[in-house]
Amino acid sequence: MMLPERTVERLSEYRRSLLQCLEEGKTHIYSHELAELHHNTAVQVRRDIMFIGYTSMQRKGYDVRELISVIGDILDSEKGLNVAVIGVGNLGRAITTYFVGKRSRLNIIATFDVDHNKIDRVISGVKCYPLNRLKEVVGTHNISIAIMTVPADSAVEVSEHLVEAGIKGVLNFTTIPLNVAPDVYLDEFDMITSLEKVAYFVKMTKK
Amino acid sequence: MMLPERTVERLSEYRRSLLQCLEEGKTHIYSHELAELHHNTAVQVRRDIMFIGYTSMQRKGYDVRELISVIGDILDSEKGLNVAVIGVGNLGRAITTYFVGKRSRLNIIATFDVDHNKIDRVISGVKCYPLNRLKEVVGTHNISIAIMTVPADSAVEVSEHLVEAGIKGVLNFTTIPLNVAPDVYLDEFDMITSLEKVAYFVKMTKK
DNA sequence: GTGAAACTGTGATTTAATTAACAATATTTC
DNA sequence: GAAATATTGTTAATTAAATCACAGTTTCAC
Repeated sequence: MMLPERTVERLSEYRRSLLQCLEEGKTHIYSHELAELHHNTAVQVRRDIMFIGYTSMQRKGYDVRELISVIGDILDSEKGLNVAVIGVGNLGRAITTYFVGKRSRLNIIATFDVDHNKIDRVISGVKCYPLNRLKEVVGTHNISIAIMTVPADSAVEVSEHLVEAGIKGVLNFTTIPLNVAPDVYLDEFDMITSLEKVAYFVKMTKK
Repeated sequence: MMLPERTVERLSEYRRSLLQCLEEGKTHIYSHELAELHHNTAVQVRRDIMFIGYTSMQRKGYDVRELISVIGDILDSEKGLNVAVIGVGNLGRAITTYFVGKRSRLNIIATFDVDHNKIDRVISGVKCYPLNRLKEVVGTHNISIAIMTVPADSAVEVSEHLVEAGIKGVLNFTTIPLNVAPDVYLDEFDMITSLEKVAYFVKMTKK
């Protein structure tokens, strides 16, 4: 059974708050507390947790450690998944340095670029390969997810190589909407759109 | 009347495709063509366009130039809005260099940081100010939108300063969910969550 | 140990977003 | 110029997501 997208997002967010709680020595947490940390309601939290089949000790709130583990069982792949960043510009570097070491089951293990000055350089312990070795490296390192941060004008071409190389999930940060094979999961994030959306709602609430 | 969030997002995306069309000399476009460029359906496109009250010459598709202008009337503020980037790390730099010059009605006109090595430096024509001058600079330059790319541990504090300084829209790239005053529009984007979501759906479709 | 209070879990309802269905209209074909 | 075709605009139906309402527990106060 596949969870709703929004629920998956929220679970990921809950988990991070929960890890934080653990560090602070908090062993139990109420639905309304978790809700407060994430701009949403206690009912929503309970519903999300219900989806993953976890039940608390009533009246004591959820056991933080247990809940983290249950969310892990849902979200994480048993053996972890390997990730590559395609395009080592400012954004690619930001993402790479940002991620490394943050999630044990989701490792960035390669970056790719066409620029000879970048190839073979190491950023936060991750080596940069030439883009034309994509298929080979994806194969040998068993990479299944790609984060695309290439310039707009090469986005389409690169995405085709990714699919061909056997990538199963793409997180697209370019402003070009991509088309991938139907068995490849695609999530797109467009900064211009996000900013224009904020601008629209700012404009509208001013009135 | 306020448009649905998703519609606003799609309109922003359509506009960019339309601008592209214009460059290529295409004067009219059918709903199904626009749909194809954005992983969605012709009906969805027509509904979105219906929302903004534009009607085409039937059977010829939408007039590209006119549609761009109508979308502009909806999304843009007449005088434009000024934007600041808070936190000049890798991500802040990426966003700044990326945006400058891209949208005429939405200008990044300042960045802020606490690091003395960054203060007074100019990136893509945008000057970096010390964070303690936030309120002053926001006032004098009439900045209404902030893009937050500061480290997680200072996120909450900085967001409070933003609200106090009179910011009306926040685009939060930190992994800390923020609480802002109810009249401030907040959009959050969390890379870890995005990546974990991709990983979840990759894992699930493998099975 | 009884009643009040504090939470959770979930069926029922509501709201938001998408999709289906099709009438209306313009264009082309013959 | 009538019939066939392609496309839009919109009402209605469907689906997905969020919220309400409340019964069921456990705990606490006395």
